[in-house]
Amino acid sequence: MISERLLRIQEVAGETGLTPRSIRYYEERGLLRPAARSEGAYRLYDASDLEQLRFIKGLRDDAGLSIADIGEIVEDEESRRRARAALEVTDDPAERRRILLERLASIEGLHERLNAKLARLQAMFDDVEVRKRRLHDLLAASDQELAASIEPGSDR
Amino acid sequence: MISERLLRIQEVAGETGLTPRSIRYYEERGLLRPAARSEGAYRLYDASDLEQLRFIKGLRDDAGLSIADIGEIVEDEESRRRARAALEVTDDPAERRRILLERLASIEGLHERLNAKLARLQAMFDDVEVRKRRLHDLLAASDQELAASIEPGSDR
DNA sequence: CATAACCTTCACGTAAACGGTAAGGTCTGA
DNA sequence: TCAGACCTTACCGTTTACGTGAAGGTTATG
Repeated sequence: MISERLLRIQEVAGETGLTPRSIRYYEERGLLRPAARSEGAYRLYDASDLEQLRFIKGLRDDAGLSIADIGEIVEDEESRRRARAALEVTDDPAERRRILLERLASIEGLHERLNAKLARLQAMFDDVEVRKRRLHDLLAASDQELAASIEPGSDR
Repeated sequence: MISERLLRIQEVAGETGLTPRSIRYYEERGLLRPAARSEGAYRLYDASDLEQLRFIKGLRDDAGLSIADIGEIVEDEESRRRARAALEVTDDPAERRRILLERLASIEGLHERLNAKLARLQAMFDDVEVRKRRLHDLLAASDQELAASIEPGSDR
């Protein structure tokens, strides 16, 4: 398996829909580090970096979180990754259980956070949907009325 | 029916969880106008203003929209309100239908917009949920292992 | 009617999240 | 080997969404 091709920042920008400037900014804020640097210090990104950047973009655009908030989430992700690595090297069932519990608590935090946002957005959405349905009904009634006015006496 | 009590800006802030500054800022950006002004030019808000501000806050915090975007949505809301008033005064079925279709198209725009956001957020949420479930399963397996190590020979 | 607790309109300040540009180094294909 | 496209750091600029006074007017209460 030949090592995968690493991308330069502009290619990554194209792939993710971010700008090079944003990507550098996220690095500056500790949200990710490029997988490598070239001889001449060019940033080089691998597939997991792309995934990470898409995750960041999702939290930014879809969940509407601040870069600082995303930073915390990313830190949690990293600590879970470390915990996962720690799992690999221990056979002590009690220790494994402790690590798993910690990872679970951490991911449940993220889960609840997104859930709260989702619930509120869903409530707004439902609200709009109700109004949309009401309009639909009004329109249907209006159409009946219109039909009656065109074909008078044919109602029933 | 005695006219309802109007609130001053600080009371409104308390009710909505916004700051007076934000409320004035939203007014400056055309997102709402207070129902009235007192003799001495104090801003006075009624119940529908409160509702409006809560709607704005929802779009800001839950949907994560910019004030400019919210401004557009609010304009649409207002044009729908005008359309609704126009409905009241016409009996021409064709005209009623035209107005209703316009309102429907407008609200469908908002509906789809929120729907897109909701879908993407939902996708992120589902992703996290899957990871959470996997951890749960791992934990359950770990617990079995732990039980087996404490009570050896009692497995089955 | 005084006074504390509001409010008003400027107007300047600020944090976040980048945009843009300068000065210079790096890569790659002909 | 060299031109053009790309990259680096550094730094200043900008927009958004307010925060924070200042200077002065308004309202409710004793």
